[in-house]
Amino acid sequence: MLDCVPRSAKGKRSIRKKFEDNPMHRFDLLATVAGKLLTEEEDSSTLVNITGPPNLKDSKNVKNEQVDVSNLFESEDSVRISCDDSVLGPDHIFKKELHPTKEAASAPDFPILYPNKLGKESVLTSIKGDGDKEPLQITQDDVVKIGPDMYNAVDPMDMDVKPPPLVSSVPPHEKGVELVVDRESHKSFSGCKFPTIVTNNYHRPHHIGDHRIRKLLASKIRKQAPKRIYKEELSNTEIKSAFYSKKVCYARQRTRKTTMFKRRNLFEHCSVSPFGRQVCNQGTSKGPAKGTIKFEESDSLSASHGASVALSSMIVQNSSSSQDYHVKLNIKSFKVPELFIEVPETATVGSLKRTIMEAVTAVLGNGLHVSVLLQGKKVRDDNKTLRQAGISCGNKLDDLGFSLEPKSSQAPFQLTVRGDSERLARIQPTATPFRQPIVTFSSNCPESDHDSVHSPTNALSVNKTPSSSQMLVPVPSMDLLDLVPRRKLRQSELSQRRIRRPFSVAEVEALVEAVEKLGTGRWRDVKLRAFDKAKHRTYVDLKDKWKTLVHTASISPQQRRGEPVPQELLDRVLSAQAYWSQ
DNA sequence: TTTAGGG
DNA sequence: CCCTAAA
Repeated sequence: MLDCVPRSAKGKRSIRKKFEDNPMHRFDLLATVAGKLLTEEEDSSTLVNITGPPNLKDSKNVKNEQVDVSNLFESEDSVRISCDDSVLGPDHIFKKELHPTKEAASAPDFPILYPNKLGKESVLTSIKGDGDKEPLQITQDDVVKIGPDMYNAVDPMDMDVKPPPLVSSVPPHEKGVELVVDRESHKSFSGCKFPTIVTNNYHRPHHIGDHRIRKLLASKIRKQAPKRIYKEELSNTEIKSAFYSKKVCYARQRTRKTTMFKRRNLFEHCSVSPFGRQVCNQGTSKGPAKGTIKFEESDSLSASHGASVALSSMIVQNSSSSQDYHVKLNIKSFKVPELFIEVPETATVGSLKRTIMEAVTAVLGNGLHVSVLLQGKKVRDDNKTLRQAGISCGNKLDDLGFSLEPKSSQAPFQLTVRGDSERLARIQPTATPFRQPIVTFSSNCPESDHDSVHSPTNALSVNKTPSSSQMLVPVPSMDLLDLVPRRKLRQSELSQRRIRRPFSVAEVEALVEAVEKLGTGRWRDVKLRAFDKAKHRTYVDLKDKWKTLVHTASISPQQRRGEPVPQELLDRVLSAQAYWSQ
């Protein structure tokens, strides 16, 4: 069954596919977000969420650049991809949900529609199985709209709760087809011109409809595949790759930047000098005042000019089913460029952590360029299979390596972060970073013990390799957070500022309505009443929003920013505020 | 955990 | 949005 759901004029659109009666064995997923659509507002970024509990959970911020998200999910649960519409508007929301059944007979297929900002161009995605080759025609009936009422203010990104049932019908022969949504058809989406279906070869990448689609990844889904949480949240750089049991998982994501917001904040107190350095406007002039603590990495690798080192190991496994050899690979650690950190004694441990995070994030903020090296030579043909490239059993896997180079080649920089004590912490790479790719590969080293790393210094010096004999576990390739012990990793994650998600008018309306009835002191109730399904809106958020609404309503329209809130609503805000203030 | 406010 | 003191 295929459920397509368009929304009202200003609503979200999505196409959902249910697999209850359409066994899935494997599927491809490709999501592309045209970053240029996000350039309007500096502060904003688009969040691409991919969630597929318990297999995948991820989110990325992207901006000014097209982003390619390809993932492989295991079957059991639903999977979805959504795009934050905080900047692009609702039309940018896209998502996908899969509800594959346990038994995977043949490759399933599902269409994903990516409405874009103006509906001028649609992004094509295709998922096809290797079953029926008969083209599937999607009719208008396959598209249904999701009301703009946001369904109780549910954020489109939040698919914990499914939108109201969408009804549609799809020919029974939909199996093994590819849905193509071309620009034109999408442009007239509301006009109901529909996608055409084209059959295609399973593993072949499709570049239909939109050249922005970079890659189509395929993978097998095993019903018994161990569930893994694949998560990468290092704000900026996001590259993941993992290969695990009976499954090859590719995740390719190019995110220009993550914490744009955070970085902005970071730079707020700095200016760029003619020399390309970030100079702090305040505080720095005081220089390394007494009481400053300095950390300087002394690892031998420091000499590598801030290069990153990834240690990994790989083994090849022959799956029971034939010619399917799976390469397992584990990048145990990832080294960041040498950093010089200077923080006042009065800074808190928390601020130090953040400072380090900011530094690392800034260094790798523009992403990494990954190269695969075999026996020292770069494997340039991306289309080669691992086997063709010689990365398979029988080869000297010890010679496999990865080159991780920061994409940006910004000049040396210096970041300043406000310390908790009002003094500033300074971070700066001590060498010209990202010049040479540093990659190391090793498969015969002692198992690393992350938990033994406790000090920041050591944290940046992790340099151990896994044993080739150990069972490799899927690990985010270059998760910088892996540099620190688990517990700290959690901390870091928690300290990540949430992405900004402006309230839509619909949400404001829901909030106003709830407050009018419940008052301004029962935010939990307001949350339950109007935003129960919007997981990303906490009662604190609602309280904060109300605060800003009251403020907004108090100032002149010229002073207001962001999406304009109808005066009618603002009036209600003021009256409600006045009423409940008594 | 929720509320209430400052940052 | 974040952070937290208070309740």
